[in-house]
Amino acid sequence: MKSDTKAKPTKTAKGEQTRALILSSALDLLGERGYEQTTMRAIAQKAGVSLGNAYHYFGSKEHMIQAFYQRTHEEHLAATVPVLEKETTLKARLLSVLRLKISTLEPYHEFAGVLFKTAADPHSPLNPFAHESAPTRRDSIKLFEDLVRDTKARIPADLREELPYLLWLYHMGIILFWIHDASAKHTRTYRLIDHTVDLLDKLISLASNPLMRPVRKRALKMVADLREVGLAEA
Amino acid sequence: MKSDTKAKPTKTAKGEQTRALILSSALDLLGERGYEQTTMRAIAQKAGVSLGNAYHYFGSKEHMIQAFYQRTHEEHLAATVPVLEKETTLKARLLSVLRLKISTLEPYHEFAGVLFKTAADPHSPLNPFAHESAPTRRDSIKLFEDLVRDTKARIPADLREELPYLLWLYHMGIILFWIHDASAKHTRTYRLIDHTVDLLDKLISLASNPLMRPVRKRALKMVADLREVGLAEA
DNA sequence: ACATTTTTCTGAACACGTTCAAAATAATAC
DNA sequence: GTATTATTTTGAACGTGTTCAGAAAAATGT
Repeated sequence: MKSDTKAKPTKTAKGEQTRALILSSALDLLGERGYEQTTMRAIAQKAGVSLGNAYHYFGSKEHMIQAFYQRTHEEHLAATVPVLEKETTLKARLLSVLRLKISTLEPYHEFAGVLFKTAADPHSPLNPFAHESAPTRRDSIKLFEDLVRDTKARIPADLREELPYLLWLYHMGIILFWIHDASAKHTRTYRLIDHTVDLLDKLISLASNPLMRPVRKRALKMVADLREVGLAEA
Repeated sequence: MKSDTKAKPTKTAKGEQTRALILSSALDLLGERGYEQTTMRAIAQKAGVSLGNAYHYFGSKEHMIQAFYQRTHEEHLAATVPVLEKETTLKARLLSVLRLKISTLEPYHEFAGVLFKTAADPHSPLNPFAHESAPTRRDSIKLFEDLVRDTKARIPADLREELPYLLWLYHMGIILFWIHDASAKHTRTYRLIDHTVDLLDKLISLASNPLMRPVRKRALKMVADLREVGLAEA
């Protein structure tokens, strides 16, 4: 609920150690029991510290989730490296990267909803649309920059520039779908990925057509203009 | 947190009255103080009933928000009627309807985030993607059915069929943007509407081109297939 | 009119996230 | 080595959403 919990720097070796202890306890419990069932008291107890101490290092329960999300992101990133080396077409890369994302997230489907739920709240520190500074978000977009950078497809420079962000946005949509996907083994989500990647590939070709230049320019200008949703300036 | 709060039918005239009393108190307080600042105890007190009694009629705090959302939806619907009578083109209608939606929601921007936050949670009873039965959602889509129905544009039948749902989805996206929009008077959101409506209009024309038939068919098939995200069957 | 069942309502209790003053400990200055 | 300051840690407290056993009141049956 509180938004601006001031920085909680670890000043000392002892502190670093305690922090790590609490975090690992939290990660364990969250993975085992999910979000609601994991209480701050349980985390503190498992870590062998007092409740108040847990709050000294992590401003809120939501902050623990952030760490969790960071972990899955790193996993996904690692799994992604060989793909970008092997595949060269945008379509193939996109397909693999997205499928990998979902399978990486798979173990946490049940409480991923909570993650997204808090992330969708503008007041939440986890909100991915807030502050450019949010390192998780930049990291996440960077993946799509790598994905686009040295692909062979003929894509006009203006589109190429905005494409990573647009793909990131698209990938957020996929995740949102997956969270709500109640089908067995999430086959629906994988089907959605297959179809939309195909469609997207066609759309990009289409948008790259010189005839589309004016429309494309306008659309991209809008995207650039509206990228920083959370910023106050008009 | 709890998902399936069983039906809370009002069995008696007295009950109906109490329920209305509680609801109006809740609506007042929510409007005045926002979500977090409005406690269930305050609602009960303002209504002159016990805390437990409030829970007898409304399964949770979230359920109160649902009522709130319902109210704004009805407001929007009413404001929409003259527009559909005056305007005949899809583009003009869409533009007005969306702008009206935002201005109707305007007074509640601050706690609309909370609404969306809980709505994004698959476990929440407010989740708009759950159960076909959800009447609010059907109502909401119906507006776009009316919007599309007797418009003059040449739109192929297959697209015309799915268009209401697609527009509803699009409108949800606009709202999500608006929630995160920190610009003064939400000028950014209005700009987004202007631009995307324009773009959408072009896209629909494009998709209506006979040459596009195969792609369109495939895309629409996918949409139809994946519409019921929340359903369990694959 | 009375008995029974159903509905409405109460107040206390629980568990949780979060806060805070202050104690314990470590780091630093002299 | 002692005093001072900074950091870490504690435990109790607060306010919250929610639950529940059962009391009060209303509806229903006979």
